[in-house]
Amino acid sequence: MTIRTHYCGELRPTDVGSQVTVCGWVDTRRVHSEHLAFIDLRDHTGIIQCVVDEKLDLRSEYVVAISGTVRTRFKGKSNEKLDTGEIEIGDCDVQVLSVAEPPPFPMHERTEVDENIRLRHRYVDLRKPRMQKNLRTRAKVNSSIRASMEKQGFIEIETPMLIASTPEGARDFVVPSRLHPTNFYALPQSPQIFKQLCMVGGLDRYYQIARCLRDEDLRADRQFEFMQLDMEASFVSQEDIINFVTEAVKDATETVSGSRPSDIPRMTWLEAMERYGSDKPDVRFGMELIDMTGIFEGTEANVFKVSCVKGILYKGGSDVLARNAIDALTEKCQNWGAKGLAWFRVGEGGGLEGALTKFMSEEEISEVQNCLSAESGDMVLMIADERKVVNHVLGLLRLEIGRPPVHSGELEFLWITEFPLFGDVGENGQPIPAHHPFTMPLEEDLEKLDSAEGDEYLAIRSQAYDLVLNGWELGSGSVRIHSPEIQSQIFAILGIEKDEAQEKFGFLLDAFRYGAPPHAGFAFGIDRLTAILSGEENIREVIAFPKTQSGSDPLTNAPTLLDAGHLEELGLRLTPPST
RNA sequence: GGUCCCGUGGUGCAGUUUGGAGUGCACGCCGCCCUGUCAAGGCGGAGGUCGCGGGUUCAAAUCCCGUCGGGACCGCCA
Repeated sequence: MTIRTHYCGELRPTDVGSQVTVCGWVDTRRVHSEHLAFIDLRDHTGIIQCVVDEKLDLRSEYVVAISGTVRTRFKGKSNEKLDTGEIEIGDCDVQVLSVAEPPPFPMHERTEVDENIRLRHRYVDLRKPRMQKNLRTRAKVNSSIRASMEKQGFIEIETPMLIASTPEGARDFVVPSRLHPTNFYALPQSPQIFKQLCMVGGLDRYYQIARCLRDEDLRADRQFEFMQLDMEASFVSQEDIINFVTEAVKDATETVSGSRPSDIPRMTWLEAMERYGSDKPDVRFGMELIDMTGIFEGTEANVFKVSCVKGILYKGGSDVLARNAIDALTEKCQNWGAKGLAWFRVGEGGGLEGALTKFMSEEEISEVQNCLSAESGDMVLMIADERKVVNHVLGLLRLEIGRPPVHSGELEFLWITEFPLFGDVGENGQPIPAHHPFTMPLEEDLEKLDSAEGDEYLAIRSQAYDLVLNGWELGSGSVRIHSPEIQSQIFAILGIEKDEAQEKFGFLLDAFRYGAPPHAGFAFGIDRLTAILSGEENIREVIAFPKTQSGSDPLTNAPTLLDAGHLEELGLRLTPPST
């Protein structure tokens, strides 16, 4: 076997004169005749030109070992595009290690290839510099996070993949039990309960780069399986957790990008919802939501006779948005839950123009324009509805119109704090937890727990916090309840009976009876962080073998049917899907 | 559960609005020529179930219905 002496991309003019052996795949070939051919040999470090002066049948993607002498290229023949462009390998002895069929798609990266085809031949796709770079970036993120957590006193602990299903949260993936027919394991949505048990177990500071699985619909930033930095610490506050995570994220970012992010600003959940209509605001651009409810008190215009009116200013939008584009936006707003979209152009003279102006007073028109500082050529887009709907729809509209690609510009990390304890109030008047039922309320809101009724519950804040990057939710965490009294009270408010609580979370509640330290934790998505640090819009680009949006794998054809014997052994019988 | 975009030789696209012979472009592939190229160049050639099924029509890549696959999003993701 030929022994490799150098990587292709690492040869430099200082190596001139050396006898070397490089190994890799044949990239581009420039064959002049049987007397002269230039072979670009590629490995994960880059490309080196090899000069071959005999008749050789070398095709694209053949795997070869080339031994020869490093030499300076002829005068004026160097290639500035390559790091190895001043040199080449001559007097080549070429050993073909594997022949290859022509690749199923171009190996150069000038054209985007259909996702299905890329994934079916992922082993070829992975050879491209883009995927090589991304997966190596991912490895750097992983290792720097490990180093950062250990530097901060955390120890890595593995938790099981086959666990009990819990009813709360995302849909579980389940695994049938052969030894316990009719019983199923669940795959973990996160190691949430185990890490809290680790705290009761006195492990003090736990971390894990954990695989999590959720059977929910896939998106650009969501796969069935994803990796999180999962962590939990005892005897700490929200402030400590934010500092731990900030340090880890900064360390990882610095390792990848070479520059350390500055301090991460904070915003309360309420402020984020009001200014950006989102709990993961993309603060790289403006177009903030402006409250105009006051302007329309006592209005004659029926569309504005609602509890909340807000608008955004689309600078220069009047020239960009033709009538059919506005109609398309209106339709989107309706799909998102609004009744419609109120829109105005700012005309040459500086006045609002639009179908709704005839129902509005002069004063209303001028106040709308003034509060947005709208100028000629701008577009005013407004939603009128309940506050929750207005913020939601206007937040989505803002992204639709103004959002830059997720990786462009600066890295805008942002902490969102003071999440509400309850996300909604059910029809029976009982609140529904926003995070999970072990989330600690904010100290100053504790007494509201006693007196609140109905929608008042929604104003109770919690010690839950999210980390956001360029409009993507990187992760979330909370201070956990360790007091049995508060936990009982929360269960009571949620309408969870003692028996039910014992059934659902019994082992955790049992554990807490044996001496639980105050603890808090966090988890953030490594795929998402890596994607943004890699300049990618989609986490599939930083995952070696991802699934398609429909959850299948074109490479292995997963998911597949099981044969009858296999099902029999597991005690399973299939029913045809209802149509 | 829903909305939208895409599907045409191996790859990426144009052609679809306004139906008229599988027409075109670029890359790749095969063969020949070529001793300094680097997205090499020149000449020649092969390669097609226009995703699939049905309908309308004298005639469908093109219009209609359904379906499959890929992508983006809403819901969902405590």
